[in-house]
Amino acid sequence: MFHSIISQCLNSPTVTLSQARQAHATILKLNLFSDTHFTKRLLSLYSNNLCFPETNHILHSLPQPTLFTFSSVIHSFARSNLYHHVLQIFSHLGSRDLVPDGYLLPSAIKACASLQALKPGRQVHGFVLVSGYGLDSVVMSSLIHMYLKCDQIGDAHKLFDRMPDRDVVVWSAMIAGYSRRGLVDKAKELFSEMRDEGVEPNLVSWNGMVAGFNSNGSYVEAAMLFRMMLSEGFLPEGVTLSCVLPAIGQLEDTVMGAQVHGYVIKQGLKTDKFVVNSLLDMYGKCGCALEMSQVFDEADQTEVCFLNAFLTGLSRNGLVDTAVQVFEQFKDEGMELNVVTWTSMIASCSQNGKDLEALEFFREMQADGVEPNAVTIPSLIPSCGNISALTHGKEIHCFSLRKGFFDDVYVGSALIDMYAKCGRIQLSRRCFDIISAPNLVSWNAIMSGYAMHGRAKETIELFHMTLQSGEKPDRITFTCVLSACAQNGLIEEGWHYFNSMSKEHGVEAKMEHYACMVTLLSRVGKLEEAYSIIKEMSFEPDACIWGALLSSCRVHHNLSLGEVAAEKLFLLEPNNPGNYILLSNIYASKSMWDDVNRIRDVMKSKGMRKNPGYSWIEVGRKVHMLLAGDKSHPQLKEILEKLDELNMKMKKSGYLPKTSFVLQDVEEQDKEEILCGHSEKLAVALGLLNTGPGQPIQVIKNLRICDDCHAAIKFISSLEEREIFVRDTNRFHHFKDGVCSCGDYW
DNA sequence: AGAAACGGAA
Repeated sequence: MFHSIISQCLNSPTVTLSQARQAHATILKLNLFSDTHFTKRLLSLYSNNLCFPETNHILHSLPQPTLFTFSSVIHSFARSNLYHHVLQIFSHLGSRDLVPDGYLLPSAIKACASLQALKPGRQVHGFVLVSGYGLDSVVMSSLIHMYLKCDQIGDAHKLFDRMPDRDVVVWSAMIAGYSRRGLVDKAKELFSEMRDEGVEPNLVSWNGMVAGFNSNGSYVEAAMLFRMMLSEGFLPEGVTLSCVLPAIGQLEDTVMGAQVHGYVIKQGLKTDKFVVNSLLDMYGKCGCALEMSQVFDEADQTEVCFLNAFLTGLSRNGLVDTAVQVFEQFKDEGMELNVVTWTSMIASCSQNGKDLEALEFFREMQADGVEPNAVTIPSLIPSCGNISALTHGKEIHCFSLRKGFFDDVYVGSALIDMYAKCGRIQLSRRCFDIISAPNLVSWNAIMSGYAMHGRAKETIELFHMTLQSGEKPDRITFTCVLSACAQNGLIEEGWHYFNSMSKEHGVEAKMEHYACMVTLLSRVGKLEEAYSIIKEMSFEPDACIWGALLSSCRVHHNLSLGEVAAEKLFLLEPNNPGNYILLSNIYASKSMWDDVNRIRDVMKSKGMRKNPGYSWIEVGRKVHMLLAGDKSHPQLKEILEKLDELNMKMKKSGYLPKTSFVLQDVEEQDKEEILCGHSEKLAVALGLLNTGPGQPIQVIKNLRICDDCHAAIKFISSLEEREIFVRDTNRFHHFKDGVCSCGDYW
C-alpha cells in the first residue's frame, strides 16, 4: 500500500521538494531503498532542484549506477553553473568503475575552466587520454579553453597543434589568449596562419586582436587594426569600440574619436554602457571637455559609472573646480556614490594641489558610509606628502594596515614617497624594504627620496640594485640619479650616468636630464660647459634650463652668461618676477646700480611683485599655512615676539642678517613682509611655540629657501636644541646642532 | 571566443 502511495507521490508532475523529502524519509523507514525506480526518481528530483548533499548521498548509495545516471546529474548542476558540485560528482566516477564519455568530459573540463582549477583540469586531461578521447575535437577544444582560463598558454598551444580540424572558435580563443597576455606578435602570427588555413576570422577574432594591442599599450596598432576590420566590411560591436576607444584616447586622436562617436550614433550603440563610458574617457583624454560634457548630458544620469568617468575627465582637463561642483550637485540630488566616485575626487584633488580638500573628501566618504579600498589609499597619500602632513600620513598608513593592505606595491610606493617628503627618509627606506616585489615605481620612489635628501651615495647604490633586480630604468630613474649628482657636485658620476642613458639603457635624454646636467655643471662654476650643453641640445631649452643657469650665474657672479639666460627667460616667462630679481642681484654684486634701477623700473611698469612665499607646518592634526606678510594668523603676536627673542640670541652667537640691498629696494611694497620675516621663519617659530622641547619641527616652503633663513635656522636648531626639517622646491634641509644636511650647497 | 570607469614615482 505504501509502495503505491509513494509511487504516486514521486511520479506526480507537481511534486514539491518537501514532498519528495517526506517520501524519501518514508522509503528509508520502510527499507524500500533497493527499489531502483524510487531512488532514480528521487535522484532526478534532488538534482533538478540542485540539492547537492541529497544528490550526492543517493549517488553513493546506488548499488550499480550507470554512466547515464551520473551524466544527467552532472548536467543538471552544470546548467546552473554549480561547477564545484560538478567536479565533486565527476571525481566519484573512478571509484564506481565508470569511464566518462565524449559528452561528459567536456562538461567536466568546462567546470575546471570556470573554476580556473588547474589541478583537477590536468586530472581530467589524464582521464581523456586514458579513455581514448584524446583526438575528439570537442574534448580538445574544451581542454584548450581550460588551459587558457588557467593561464597555461603553453599547454593550450600543444593541444592546439595536435588538433585535426580547428574551427574559428578555437582559433579566436588562442588569438585572444596570446593577445590578452600582451604577446601580440604571436597573436598576429596565428591570425595570418588561420587565414592561410582557409578559416576566415570573425568579429570575435578581430576583437581579440584589437583588445590585445590596446592592453599591450600598442595603441597605434590597435587603431590601425580597427580601420582594417572596417575596410574588410566588419561592423564593429560595442565590445570592439570599448577596446579601441581607450587606444584613441591614449593617442589623443581627436579626429578618429569623433568618427567612432559618429559610428556609435549611427549604429544605435548609445545605450551600451561600456561604449558610453569609453566615449567619456576618450574625450577626457583627448582634451575635448565640451564633447565629453555633451556625451554625459545625453547619457543616463542615474548611472554612477558615467558620473565617475565624467568627473575624472573634468579634472584631467584642469577643471577640478567644475568636477567638485558636479560632484556636490549629484550628491545633493541623492545619487548613490560609490568608492570609485570618492576615490576619483580624492585623486583629482591630490593631483591638483588641493591637498586639504583631498583629506576632507577622505573623511567625508567614510562619514557617508563608503569604505575606502586599496585604490583610495594611494590616491590620498601623496596629499600628505605634498603638505608634509606627517601625522595625517601616519594615520592613513595605520588605516591601510588595519584594512589589511600589507604588501600592496601601490600603497607601499606611495608611502615611500610620503615619508621621504615628510623628511623621514629612514621610515621611507623601511617601507621600501618590506615590499616583497618592488617594481620600477618603488625603486624610483626610494631613489627620489634619497635624492631629495641630498644622499647621492645611497641613490647611486639603489640605482645599481635596480639594474640587478632586472627592472629597466626609465627617464624618472635617471632624473633621480642625475639630480642626486647635481646636488652634490658629482661631476664625474653625473657625466658617466648621463652618457650611459641612451648608450647602455636606451633611455633618451629629455629636458629634465639636461636640466640636471646644467645645474650640476653650473653650480660648481663650470658655466661655459653648462652653456655649451644647452647649445648642443636637439630641442629648445625650457625655462628650467635657463633658470638653472641664471641662478648659478648669480652665485658665481657671471654677468655675460647671466644676461643671456635672463633674456631667454624674459621671453619664456614674461611674468615671473624671480628672473628679474636674479639678474638684478648680479648687477648689484657688480655695483651696477643703473642696471639695477632699470630692472626695477621694468618690474614696476609690468606691475610685477615677488611671488608670495608661503610655508606649511603641521601642528598636531592641523596644517597651518603661513604667508609672508599675512597678519591673519591668530598667534602672530607670539610668533613675532618669539622671532625677536631668537634674533637677539642669534646675534649674540654671531648671526649676521644677510639683507640684500637689491631685494629691499625692489620690494618697497613688501615692507610688511620684511617686518614680519619670511614665511619659513614664521612657520619655524610657530612650530617652536606649539610643540614640546626636543620635538622635531617640519616646514615646507613653496619657493627655494633664502640664504638668510638658511643661516638663521641653522642657529635656531642649536639654540633651541631642535631638529628642523625644511623642504623647499628643490630639496630637503635637515638642520641639527647648527649645521644643515645640505652642507650649505644648494 | 571577446570588453571598461577610479590608483602610486621625478
